[in-house]
Order: sequence, then structure tokens, then C-alpha cells
Amino acid sequence: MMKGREVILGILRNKPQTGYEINDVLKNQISYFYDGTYGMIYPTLKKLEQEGKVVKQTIIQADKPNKNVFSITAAGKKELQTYLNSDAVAEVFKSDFLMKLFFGDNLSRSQIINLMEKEIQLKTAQINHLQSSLQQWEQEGITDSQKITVGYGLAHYTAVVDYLNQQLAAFKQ
Amino acid sequence: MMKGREVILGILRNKPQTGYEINDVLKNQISYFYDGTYGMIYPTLKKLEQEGKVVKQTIIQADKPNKNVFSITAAGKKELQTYLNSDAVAEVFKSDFLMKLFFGDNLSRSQIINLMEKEIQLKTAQINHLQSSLQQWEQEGITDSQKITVGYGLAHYTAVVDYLNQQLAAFKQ
DNA sequence: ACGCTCATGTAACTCGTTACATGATTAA
DNA sequence: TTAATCATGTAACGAGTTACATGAGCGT
Repeated sequence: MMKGREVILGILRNKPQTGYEINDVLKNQISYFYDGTYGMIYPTLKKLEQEGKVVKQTIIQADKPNKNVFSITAAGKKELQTYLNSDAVAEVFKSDFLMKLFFGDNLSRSQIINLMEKEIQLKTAQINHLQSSLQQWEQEGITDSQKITVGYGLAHYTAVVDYLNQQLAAFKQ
Repeated sequence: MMKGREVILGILRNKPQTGYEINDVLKNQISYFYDGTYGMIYPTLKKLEQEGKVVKQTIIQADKPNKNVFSITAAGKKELQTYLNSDAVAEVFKSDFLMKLFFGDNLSRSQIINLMEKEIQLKTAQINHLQSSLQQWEQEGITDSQKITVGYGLAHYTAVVDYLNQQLAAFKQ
């Protein structure tokens, strides 16, 4: 399974960026299949720099905090490519919602309904997020493969929302 | 997000079981939304025992290795219930496949096709696994909520397999 | 002979999380 | 005056992974 370092190398593959900007990409562009935090980003960039996989350039700014822009090196590109060429391993999926449903023998009827309704809300919000992101990327440029990843996310989320709505209706009767 | 200890307490909630049997449940019944290994199971059982959340009973067997059967205690049930009553947090989803598709600008056409075909195979196998498990559980007894979790998994997998087949066909043209 | 099922565990390690720590500018 | 945006980092901790270690019985 991919690690933070590979994700960061992937994000830097075409364009030098700061840790702050990397966080933005994580949150807005690939949050569907990966999530990371600053506590991972900065230490990983430091390590990649020490290994010569990325190089840092400090930019002094007057009205904003200074920033460190990282670019991928040839060694970094090589590591990324090696990862990209390796076999994809099975996804990781952990669901608190399903866990609660599965083990919640003695949850009340209303608790189960509440659980399902909240899950539907969460997923609906994620669908909206993906859809609005897609519109933005289409303007900025997105590859066909990248479009497939977004479509994959939408297919997944809409399927489970439809399923849950249907089950919820049946459950309420 | 749920942790191994909560999953184990959930598995033991109705029936005392050994670490070996817990592993079986993880692999066959809830692998869709959780995965764990012996390296997590045994240390966690040990810790839960020290905390008085489970109790161990050793059973001497003649023709097989001895086994340690763990039962949940009142304290364990309380912890499980507290977890079950807490708000469900967003699922964790990490996909090596989507990562490779997203960052694979310079993968060849055939590599992309290969990636998608393997993903379809993997997911199809998981659909078959879920379906055959469902049949078995229906004989052994499964609650309505548990049936919903399996249906959720099937809805998810079939949606993405359909989507990928469709995209693959378009991509190949 | 070979591999599967049953059965339990530890030690080292890795990766990432959470919380902490700082601080200026700008828009509402 | 309050929150958001821009911007970077560390330290302690937690949870789980991987690899190792052992071994009998049963079916083909």
C-alpha cells in the first residue's frame, strides 16, 4: 500500500510545491483515496530531502510567512516510477459505520435509523465535494485517468447512498 | 475510528472464542470493513485481559494444540457499548489502484489497461466471496443489520466493477 | 513428501496521529 | 473582534505490521 512519501512525490512530480500546498492537494484533490496531515507532510519532506529525493528552496516573502518550495529530483522521480510500476495491492477500507451496524445487536431502532441517516448525510456531502472539485479541475486541466478516479469515487458513493436510502425506507416501514 | 480492541470485543460479545477463531471471523465475516492480523489479535487479547475486559480459560486438548478461550466481562461489555453509542466517524479508504491511476501520467496505455483489469478481477473475487459468505450466514443466522452491511459491500463493489468495465471498454476503443 | 488446519505468541519496527508551539495579514 | 488564510515545524505517543519462532495431526 502506498505511503505518505509516495503520495508526496506524486504531488510534486509536475510542479514544485510547499508543504502547505501539498496539504491543499491532499484535502481537495485526492482526499477520496488518501488522507494525510501536516504532522506527516513536514517530517516526510524533511526525510525525502535528506535522501536527495526532493530539494528545498526557501522563498522570502514580505507580507506573508516565508515558504519552502520543494521540487522532485531525478532520484525522487525514479522512486515514484518504481512505485507506479509495482503491482497495486488491495485497498484499505475501514468503516466505523458498518462496524456499529454489524455489532449493534442491542442498539435501539432509532439509533440504527440515526446511524444510517448520518451516513447518508456524510456521503452526500462527499458526493457534492467531488462534483464541485471535478468542475474546478476540468477548467485547470485534468487527465483522462484522473477523471476516471473521480468517476470511481462518485460511482462508489452514489451506489451506497442509493442502497442506504432504499434500506432505510424498508427499515422504517 | 474503531480500533482492534473494539473489534475483538464485538466479536466476543455473544460467544467466547479463541484468538484463532477471532482471526477467522476477521478474515471471513468482516474483512469487508476491517482487517487485522495475529500480530494484533494476541497482544490485544493480552491487554484486554490485563484490563479485566475479557477473561481467559485454557482448554487442554489431546490431539490438537491447547487453546485459550476468551469471554467478554461486564467491563468489556460496557466499553463496547460506549463505543457503539459514540458517533460514527468517517470511513478510511486508501486505494493503491486509484493512486496509480491518478499519478500515472506516464504509464503506458497497456499498463493502464492492466491496472484496470487487475482491479476488476480483485473486486469480482471479493463480490464472490461476499456472496458465498452471505449464503453461509443465512443458514447460521444473521441479523437484519448485518445483512445490510453485506448488502452495502455488494452495492459498493458491484458499482465500481460496473463503472470500471464501462470505462475500460471506452478506453480500449 | 507436501501442504493445510489447528494453535499461540514475541520483538523490532514503521508509519502516522495528536497535541503543541508560533505568528502576521486580511476580510467580515 | 473574530475567524480564516498563509505558513512551518517538533515531540510524544499509539496502533498495527512484518518477520520470526514452534509444532502436531491429517489428507492426498
